[in-house]
Amino acid sequence: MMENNQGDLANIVRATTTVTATTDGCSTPSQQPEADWQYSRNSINYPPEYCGDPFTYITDPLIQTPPTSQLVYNSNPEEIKRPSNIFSRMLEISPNTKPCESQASPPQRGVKNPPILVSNSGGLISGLQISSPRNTGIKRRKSQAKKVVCIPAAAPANSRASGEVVPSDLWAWRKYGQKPIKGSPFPRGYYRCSSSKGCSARKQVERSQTDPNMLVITYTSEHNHPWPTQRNALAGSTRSQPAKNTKDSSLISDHSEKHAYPKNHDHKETSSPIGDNCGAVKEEVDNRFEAGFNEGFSATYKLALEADHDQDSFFADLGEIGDDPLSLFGHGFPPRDDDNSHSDLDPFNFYDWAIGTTVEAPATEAVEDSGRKS
DNA sequence: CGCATTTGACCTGCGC
DNA sequence: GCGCAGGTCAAATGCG
Repeated sequence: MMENNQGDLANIVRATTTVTATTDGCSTPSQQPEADWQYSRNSINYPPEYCGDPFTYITDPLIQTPPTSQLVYNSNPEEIKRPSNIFSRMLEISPNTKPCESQASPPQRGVKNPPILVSNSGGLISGLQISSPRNTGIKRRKSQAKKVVCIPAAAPANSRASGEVVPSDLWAWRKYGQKPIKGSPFPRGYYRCSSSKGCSARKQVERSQTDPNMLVITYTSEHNHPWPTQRNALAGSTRSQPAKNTKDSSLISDHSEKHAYPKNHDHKETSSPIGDNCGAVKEEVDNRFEAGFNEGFSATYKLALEADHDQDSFFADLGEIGDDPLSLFGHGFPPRDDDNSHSDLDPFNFYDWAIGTTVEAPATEAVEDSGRKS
């Protein structure tokens, strides 16, 4: 559904554009002038094949200078240029700081801060482990690499009918469980990547205990597949949250991260402390893990940027977005004049999903997760 | 009909 | 070793 598509991305954008503005981190998101989130036209060079956490390489126009010379993975002329990362505003929780997550869930027994697997320099350390037969892809708890992100959850436009906020990244996620967390009034939702059957990427979504307006999203494991070549490479992911949303649905849930455009890889964890207070993030993320995010967004940005002739309308739309800058993904990228250009520039049909259209799931490689059950 | 979500049960990690 | 709590499974259910 359109609302979902827009809503999902919108949440992310909003989160990234508003959170850092606050000094108290996880506090309620503040409204930022549109100018704040506007990305510069400086682009980041991305490896075309890169996939993983899309947020990784996006630079924050407000806190970073144009990354013209950084994050260059290769000199390939075909590499995708990406605009500054507005998503960087997502707060990363640093082990050394008071992460939103900790706020959401007080230190619990048996649950320690995950090991920092990577350094800011981008060193990669695999945090994945295989444990029980039941959980073949990931070792539970501790040793598992994670990336925690705090984002504002309040986003009526992006909320489900039930009021549930559904932030999304560019991957398709399927909810497979929800559990009440001790010490937290809000349950935690468990999602796994649905873009590929064999993908072990997972994420947990919960509201911050201290600030219900904030969502704490913990990414674990990594995607082992490329971004879907078609918007809906995620079979079934097209369905948005059921209207019913039982019980706690009003709490977290961001399932629906449909429309993800990963690219591939094997991410590992990296860390890059950013935010100061609450906003902090935990780092344990793998650069590549994050790259996936960037990949998807970058494509979108690129499209928007390239459509110079649409720039006016593009920003005009932003005006409409108002307090919901995230919605730019849905409105901000007007389709180009020639449809063909879409396929060239938007292999993932960003335009399509951006406007809420549904795409048929492509024949995905059936990589069955042998690890999991029969 | 196919797929996503819900939800209770089960499994496993971790602290004591 | 025990118990608690987190994490995952899988049947049931609902929606498109």
